[in-house]
Amino acid sequence: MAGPHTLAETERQVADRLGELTLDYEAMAVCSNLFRAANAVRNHLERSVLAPADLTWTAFVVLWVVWIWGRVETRTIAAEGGFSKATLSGVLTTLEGRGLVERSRSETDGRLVDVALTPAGEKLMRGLFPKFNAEERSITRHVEDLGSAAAMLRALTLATE
Amino acid sequence: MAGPHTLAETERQVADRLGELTLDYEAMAVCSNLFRAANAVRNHLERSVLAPADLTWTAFVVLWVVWIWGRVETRTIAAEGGFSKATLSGVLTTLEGRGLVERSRSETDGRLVDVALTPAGEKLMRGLFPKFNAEERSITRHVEDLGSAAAMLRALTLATE
DNA sequence: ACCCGATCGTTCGGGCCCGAACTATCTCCG
DNA sequence: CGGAGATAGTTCGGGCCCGAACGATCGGGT
Repeated sequence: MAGPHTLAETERQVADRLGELTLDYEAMAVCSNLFRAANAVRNHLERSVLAPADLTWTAFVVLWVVWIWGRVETRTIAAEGGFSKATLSGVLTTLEGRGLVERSRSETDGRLVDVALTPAGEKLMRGLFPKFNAEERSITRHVEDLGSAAAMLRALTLATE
Repeated sequence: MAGPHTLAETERQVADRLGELTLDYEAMAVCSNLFRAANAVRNHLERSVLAPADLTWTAFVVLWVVWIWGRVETRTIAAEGGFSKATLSGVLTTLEGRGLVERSRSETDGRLVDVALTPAGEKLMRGLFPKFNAEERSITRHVEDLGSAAAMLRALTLATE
């Protein structure tokens, strides 16, 4: 997934192109590697764990949120998963069609829709998540300080708000 | 973009659901925050810098790679950008239709296609990238050690190969 | 000279993704 | 009680995204 060029080569090229402008190469390197890493890890997990279960990445995230938090409102899933409610609506329709989740209108607020896992959805997640976590463990095995790594990533997320 | 629940709350919920299984919560936290951060940063950059220029994220990445490396082969762009050649083919068609890039068949190898920026594409990137980098700088302003952050992300990328 | 396997880019089908527009519902306030 | 504004989820259109299948091209071996 990493390109054939090293970071140093890339920076040299950028300096050639924008030598007359002041750039923050360290910030560029962090952002560039952030997307490279997220993309690589996502693709890896999709191919190794999700594809055999016929699940897309977003579908898995939705199932995960609903699984962990039980009956949840649609808006919570979207916020927790980091995608728009328009996207979620389509994914929920797909998952509902496969019998993995159930939609139900809230009894206290007619605008809200609650989502819950079906027994089939629960069974799927119970079998799938240990495999997923095992891959996560493998992927992060060379990271020295997992705690500070997570903190750094949280700082990036906060900085966008 | 960060969900309404804290990481500690999430871990407690997961422990309730999978208490009988051994999980690596630190690895889970790193992966979870990786996608949260990448998603948040990407959405932020799309809205603040790319949308005004009517560019999608992937289109910008393609333009960036071609801009930095000059005339490049299609396969290089896909590898460098981290997406499939099928995706690239469609994005290149879009960019070519807008007059920002040009495709040309390689003279030495009939299978390869070279891509280069048009003058309009070059002008666009020259004006856009400083704004993009300024946002990158702002986003990473609270990260203490940018060098080790980039190294950590590279380690994640390498671990997927 | 010719085949065989590898490689490249494109196309196709299905699914995700977002902003904008829309409908339904709730809440607040007079 | 009733309207105004806010909020929730869906729909729509356009674009990205991937794996698989495909035709074209190259290179090595005979």
